[in-house]
Amino acid sequence: MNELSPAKRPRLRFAPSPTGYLHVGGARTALFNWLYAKHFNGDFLLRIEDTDKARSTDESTRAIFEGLEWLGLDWDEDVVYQGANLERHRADALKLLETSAAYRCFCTPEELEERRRASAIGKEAFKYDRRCDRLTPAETQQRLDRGDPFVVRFRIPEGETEWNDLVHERIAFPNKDLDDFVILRSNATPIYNLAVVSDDIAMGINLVMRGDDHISNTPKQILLYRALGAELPTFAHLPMIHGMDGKKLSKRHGATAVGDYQHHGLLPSAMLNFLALLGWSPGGDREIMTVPEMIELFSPDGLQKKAAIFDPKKLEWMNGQHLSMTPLAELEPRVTPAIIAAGLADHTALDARREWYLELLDLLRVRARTIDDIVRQAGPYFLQTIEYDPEAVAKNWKNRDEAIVILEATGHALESVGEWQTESLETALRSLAESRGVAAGKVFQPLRVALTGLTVSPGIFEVLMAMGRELSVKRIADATQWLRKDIVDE
RNA sequence: GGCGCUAUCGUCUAGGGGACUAGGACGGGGCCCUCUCAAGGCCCAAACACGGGUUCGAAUCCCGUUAGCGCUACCA
Repeated sequence: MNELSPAKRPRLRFAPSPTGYLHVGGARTALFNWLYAKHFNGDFLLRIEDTDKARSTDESTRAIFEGLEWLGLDWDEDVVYQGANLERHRADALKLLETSAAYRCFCTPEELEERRRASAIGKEAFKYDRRCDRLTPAETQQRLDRGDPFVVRFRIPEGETEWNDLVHERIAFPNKDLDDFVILRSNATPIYNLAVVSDDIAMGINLVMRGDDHISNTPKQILLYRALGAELPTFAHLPMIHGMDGKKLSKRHGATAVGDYQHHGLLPSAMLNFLALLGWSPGGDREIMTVPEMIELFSPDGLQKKAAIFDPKKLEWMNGQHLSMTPLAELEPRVTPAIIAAGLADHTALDARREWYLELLDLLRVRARTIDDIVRQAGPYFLQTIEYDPEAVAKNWKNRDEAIVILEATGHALESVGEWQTESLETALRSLAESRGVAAGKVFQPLRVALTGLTVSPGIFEVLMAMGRELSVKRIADATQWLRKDIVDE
């Protein structure tokens, strides 16, 4: 009955309030709105709901922009600031007063609080008793003349309010369970439900997609649309995102701000892919998707009703997948700032040997789950001197004399290698191991420590190739020297 | 308390009356590959919340119970 007709171009919006950072739940809501708009060739708008002046900050607004930009969720048209539409909200409230869909209420917050407490004791749901709606015109005028402050309340009509939700299908509320809610504060500023409806009408929004914590606001908003004589949008209520304990996702579950993931070396495409699967499935076994694929596959049919739990382990795995599948040319600009920030190199140095750098990234990304992992692994290929991980020393240089002997032999073998190529390096090192009658690992592992300082690295020949002859030979010399010095010191 | 929403492995999910011995993925365990670690491949453990219906037949449709979650402001 209120499905979007295919002929109509969908217009959706993401409407966060700037009272904190962009939360992963908000990002997921934004993503679904964006995917729907992209898939069905519609518009995706952004509205900042800053009517609560006490809690809204510019810093939060900036964080929302940054988060959305990082994720690549670009919006159409200019950002709408709800606070700029105060006059229209007020006018709409007045209009409802004139058509007597709403009425003035002179009850003070203190009186209301008192009555609420009384009903709490009696274990009854508190509902405004409409006493001000029963004021005679003369009484109302008298209090107005006296300058008594008042709020504007919407009068809930008789009956039932229902809608056909895009994800839940039919949802209905008996109107008797709805309270005559305030739409205009005593300082003449609008309350959420009024502002939202007024703005959504003005912006021509025809699909309202938001978290299902808004389900109970929906009947009130529908009543407002009707009283304002506006056409109803379609509503879609998305499931919530919870932490591993099943409770609403919050700070104590770890990182909940999109910015945290950005700074910990996540790829936006992985974040989007992961978030998309929280509450939506393309059907079948499909999981890993690029952004264009998500747009292509997105359909409201795959929307889930059940709350999803945010599992950081799966996000990490997914990031690893995206790290491996993202084209190098796209990956490089996301990794380079981190490399530079870590002090490993600068732009000029990287540009000077871009081919080498890209190959190195390609080598390291296989065993990385985050950009930070890549940076951590990259050190030995940039630094002049390295530190030796005590664990690596204990494990692979256990016997110092043997380590020195094997490293020196390795050094000689490498120096006499003709072409510095994988094949010749492999031949040289394997025959060295053979001539000494030891397993190849007995040569490779001590060498790995000498080159990287670690027990773990890409394949030894790849490391040798990435470091080049000069640095490799220097590393071996440094290592033997370090081992000797260590002995002398004792 | 009232109202609403939800219910498939620990987690994300596939499934939409017979194709179900319930599939995939993360995580866990094991094996293979192997110069280490990843990646990759193979294998294992692991779920239809419960009770009633409807039907020849229910994970799937209906009702109830239970549990979880959300809302219940002159917050958004």
